[in-house]
Amino acid sequence: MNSISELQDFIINGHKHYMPHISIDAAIFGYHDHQLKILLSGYKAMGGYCLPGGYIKRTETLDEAANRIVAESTSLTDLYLKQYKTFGDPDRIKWNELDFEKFSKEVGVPYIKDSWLIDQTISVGYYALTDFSLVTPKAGLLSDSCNWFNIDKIPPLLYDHDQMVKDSLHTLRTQLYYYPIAEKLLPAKFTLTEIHAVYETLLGKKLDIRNFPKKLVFLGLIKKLNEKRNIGPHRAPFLYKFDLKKYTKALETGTTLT
Amino acid sequence: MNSISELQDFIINGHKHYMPHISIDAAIFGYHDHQLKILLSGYKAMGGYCLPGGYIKRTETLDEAANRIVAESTSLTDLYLKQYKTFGDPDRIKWNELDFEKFSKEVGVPYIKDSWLIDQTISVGYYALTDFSLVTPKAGLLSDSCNWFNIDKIPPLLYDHDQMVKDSLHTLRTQLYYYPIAEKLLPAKFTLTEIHAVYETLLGKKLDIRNFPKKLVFLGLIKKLNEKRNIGPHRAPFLYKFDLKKYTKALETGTTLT
DNA sequence: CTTTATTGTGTAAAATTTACCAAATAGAAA
DNA sequence: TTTCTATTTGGTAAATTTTACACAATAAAG
Repeated sequence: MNSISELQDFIINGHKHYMPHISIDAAIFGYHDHQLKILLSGYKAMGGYCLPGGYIKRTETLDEAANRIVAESTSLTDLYLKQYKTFGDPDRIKWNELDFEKFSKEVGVPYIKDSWLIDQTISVGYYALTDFSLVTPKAGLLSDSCNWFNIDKIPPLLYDHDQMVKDSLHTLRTQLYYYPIAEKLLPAKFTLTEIHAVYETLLGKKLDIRNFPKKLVFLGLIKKLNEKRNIGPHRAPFLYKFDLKKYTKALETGTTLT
Repeated sequence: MNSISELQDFIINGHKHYMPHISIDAAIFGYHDHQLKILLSGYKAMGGYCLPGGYIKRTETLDEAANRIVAESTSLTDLYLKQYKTFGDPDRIKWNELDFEKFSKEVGVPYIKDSWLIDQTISVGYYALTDFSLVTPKAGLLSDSCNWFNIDKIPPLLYDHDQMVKDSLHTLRTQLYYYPIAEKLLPAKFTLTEIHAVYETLLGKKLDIRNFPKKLVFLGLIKKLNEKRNIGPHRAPFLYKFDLKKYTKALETGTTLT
């Protein structure tokens, strides 16, 4: 939790810099070595976990705001980041004057009537992807903790964030063959075994180790390099790199890459 | 244009019923007999055309608001309707005090300083689909006209609405095999030739007349009925109907239907 | 030079897509 | 009645793509 004065200023003057009624919530997925995790913020005052989120500055585009919000909890920018859906049920967040009074008391801030934070908010959902081993999660201005959770051990989340996780993961999986999603997850030069593991883990299912890379190479999404990597007492695997031009070209023409 | 008093009330008191900073813009596509059109609202005060749009009531979900907004210009509800993207560049709408003063003068409403309409708005993009021959377009509270435009004769639109048309059409086309999009465009019982024409027109390309229906039947998306239609001096074609269960099941399991 | 673990080529079988011929109508015209 | 015209469809061969899997090719340690 940040300084009380900073929080207080946000509650009183936030609407001058941020737009009310609209927030961004980010499903930040982390991959490393066959494991898929998601970043969750803990809120003591509300007694539960949420996806990291925040408001949009009046000077920012949505993508810029999402980048900033992701950076606040990961300290990383330039992750693979994509908008997937906007959530706008008026009942999705039940956050009325009473809740706000309770919240103010919990965090030790004087209660402010008619705060810009009261009232319904529509939330633009983004998902992001990174290597979780590179990230030391950081709690935000309003949250008390921030940690990686294994994708199949997610606690029940507050508000409609369970639905957000479900929708974002579904989008991530369907877009895996259309966008260079895995590109930010791997070093510039990687082996077939490495990219195979990424796809298997993100999709949550087995893929034939021999046919899978053939497909990617055939589609031109990755290119074989004339280099090998030394991996100890085994045959040295060739290195590959992404061909990002292929993705953009395929997206323009609308070609299917599955 | 509606009554001045109604418009004036909207400008002064709108924020009590609608959320500021967030709007919905709908790309309403109309199909009929091999033709694809789009519905555009004309604004004299701004000298151009836009997609029909509106604000979100504080009691509505996004889908409900989109339905209402679509109904305002088409007088129809229950069209195929889908959210595709949210647009949030702070520069996407340049609508400052000066513009608003000019607008107020044009429509003959006293100028109100600090109106809730001033300032940037984020817009949630929806697309809808209907049979344009069933629709008599209707201008809204702020617009002066509303008409169908052939999809390849769209005038340059205001703000970022050209991009919206492009994105929405792209989404419509990619989703055509995954969702029962054409279902609302055809009678409950239709011939293969009819659905073939719908797909060709919406996709903007030729599809093999013999293989195309075989695919739909094989996938189980449409079912052959034991009835024929009389079409004059030619062989009577069989009638088919959509199997909506197949779509929902395929969406659950994430199966690809292309 | 054998063993072990992993990479990666090649290929045959299975499944799917594509192209298109020709038969089956239904009524109009001869 | 018999042709003629326009359209709907069944069927099928060829082309392409996907899937399964045998086994050859390392690299280094023992």
